[in-house]
Amino acid sequence: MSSLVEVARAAGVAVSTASRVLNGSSHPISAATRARVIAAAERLGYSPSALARALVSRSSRLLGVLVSDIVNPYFSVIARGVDDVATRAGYVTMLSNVDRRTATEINRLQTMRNYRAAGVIFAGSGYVDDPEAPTLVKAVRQAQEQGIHAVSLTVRDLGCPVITADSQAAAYDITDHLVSLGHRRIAFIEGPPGMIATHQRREGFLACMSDADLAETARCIPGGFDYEAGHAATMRLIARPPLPDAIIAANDEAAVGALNALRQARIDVPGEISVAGIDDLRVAQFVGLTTVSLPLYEMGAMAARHILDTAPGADTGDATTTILSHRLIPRETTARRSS
Amino acid sequence: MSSLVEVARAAGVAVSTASRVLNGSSHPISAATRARVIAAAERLGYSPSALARALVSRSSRLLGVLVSDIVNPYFSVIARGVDDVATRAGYVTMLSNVDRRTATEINRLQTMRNYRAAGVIFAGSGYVDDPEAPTLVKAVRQAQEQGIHAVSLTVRDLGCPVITADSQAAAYDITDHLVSLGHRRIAFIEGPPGMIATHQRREGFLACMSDADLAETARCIPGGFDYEAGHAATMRLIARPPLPDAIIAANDEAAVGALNALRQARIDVPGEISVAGIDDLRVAQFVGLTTVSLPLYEMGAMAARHILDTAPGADTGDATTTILSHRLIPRETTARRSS
DNA sequence: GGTCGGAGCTGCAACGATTAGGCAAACGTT
DNA sequence: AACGTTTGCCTAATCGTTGCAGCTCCGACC
Repeated sequence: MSSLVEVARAAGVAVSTASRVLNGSSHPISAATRARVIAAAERLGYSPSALARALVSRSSRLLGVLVSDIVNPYFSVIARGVDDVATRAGYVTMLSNVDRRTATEINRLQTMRNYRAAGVIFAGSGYVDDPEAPTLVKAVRQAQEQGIHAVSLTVRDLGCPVITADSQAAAYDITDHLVSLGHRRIAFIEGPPGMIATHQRREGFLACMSDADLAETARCIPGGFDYEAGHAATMRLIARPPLPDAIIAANDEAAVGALNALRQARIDVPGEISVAGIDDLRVAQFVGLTTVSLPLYEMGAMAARHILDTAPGADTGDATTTILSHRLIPRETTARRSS
Repeated sequence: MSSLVEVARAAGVAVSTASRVLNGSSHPISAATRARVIAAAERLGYSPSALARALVSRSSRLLGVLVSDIVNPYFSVIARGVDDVATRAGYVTMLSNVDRRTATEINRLQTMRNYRAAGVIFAGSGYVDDPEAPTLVKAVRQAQEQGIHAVSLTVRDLGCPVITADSQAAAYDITDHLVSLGHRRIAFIEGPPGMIATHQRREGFLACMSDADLAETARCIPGGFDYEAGHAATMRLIARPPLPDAIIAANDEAAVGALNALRQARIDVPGEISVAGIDDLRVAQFVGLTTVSLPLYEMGAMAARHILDTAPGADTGDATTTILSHRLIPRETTARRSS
């Protein structure tokens, strides 16, 4: 109900005239007609169909973002960056949670393709040696050929531009910070097995330890990106002495888990041991966690901007990788250690 | 590119045949033709236009959710509930951040109306005596007349069904818990001024205090829903002795702020003072905060289900209010007090 | 006074998909 | 050979919007 046709009829004008009034074309319209159309639209509660408009204009003004889990603050900050840019440009954000499953990612990408999204932003990290990766890459290519932009927010071979922070450098920097504070035996709690992000952060840690000639005292233990994993990993660390000088968790949430495990074991932080994370989520501020701030909001915002600014037909510039800078945030969970 | 027409041409069949193959009509199709069409669709990377389909089927399979800020875990949990149900039903979630601004809320509602969303979920709380409320209510009514369902997740006079937790009862219950632990002088850190949610939670607190004959020792101080507000309010509390026996913050994040202010002032929790929050966000678990668990995920999920299950034309059942139950979660920031 | 030009409006095709009805082959059966 | 059934074609309409081509006035200019 209340289509343009009805507005036109109510105003006693042709459909095309109503159309031109309601979205200001350059075509001249008399003030009287204009007023009549506007009044009719108002009276009927006219709502222009973005669907029909999208069909003819070949632009849906829809923007897709694929996150692992929007409840995870890492992703919600990204989503916020995306949505702010999208909204300001008159676009609407389509959100999908893919729970780190490549198959779901493929499925949701296809769906967003069906909606003729202007672009799709991949916020989640991929897996090393993912058997489904080729299928995803193919789906991305098909979408691109159709004029749908794809942007990945993590280093990942999707055949699309990457806008990201340097996870590896972030891990390197936080490690370097601990080293420069005098820590020697540093343990690294890894992310979930198989993820590219896990790999990168561990490599950053190991590279720094190696550069500092501390490769022997570097210790990597399996963990995860959540509180429970950080907690459990730290418990294991405590159970098998000697305790390291410092613990770096693969992300902030795991670091908070580590912090709590240490507190429960009555091990003083940062007196006996320093703890650091990566991401600088809001919770890091709450618990005074030393961490590395990743430009998550900017990543989302810039990805959205890239999609909206690049002409639909234009070359997506497949190979480009943009690295946004991170920043060390020293707080209270790390302290200098006199060796 | 790659419309149904092209698939049909590539397969050497009529468009209607291709259509029937690709979305299984009752019309009989030979296996050979079917295979040929599917192969052609596959080869061309055919992606059925959800836009065109929505236009003719009069169902966009789009579901809108309006949150204040997706970064706020309160809302991201709701959004997750919505998206899970939507995705399972083959719908796509449209997300918008409205930053607690009614004007933006109206604007985004109109936009989702333009996209012919099956429904729009209002997750944010409104304001008391909001001058823009009537405009919003009118917009909601127009949307409903158009067959778009609206659901509010907070008690709010939008003229649409409400699916919510009883904020006031939650506040009452957490207060009662503290009272039953022996606390007498309890301070309540309020939410942001003017919000309906703020009002409800304060009323719950006051009602319980009154019921316990503790109205005189009840103390309400202005605060907010964020860490900084909780921190600042607690600082003010500390600056003006006597310190209460317990602090209840309007939500968990403010409670964490309170916790940190107390720690900085070297006031032992729960030894000298108990602290509690409301919401049971993930951070509450991290810091061992006693709180009330609100069924946020279920609210989102149930709202989405309501929208998808109710026939587009059917009566929305405007007046109904569904209350989902909350649950007290005692943790380590509250303790019995011998008086 | 005829033509030009522009203002102001109309009508039509197109976007991509769905659906229904009518019809025509091809095929097997009797 | 007559018959029914299967299978697929074609045509037309529909959804709501847009943009283009064209039409009709009317005043102005030479």
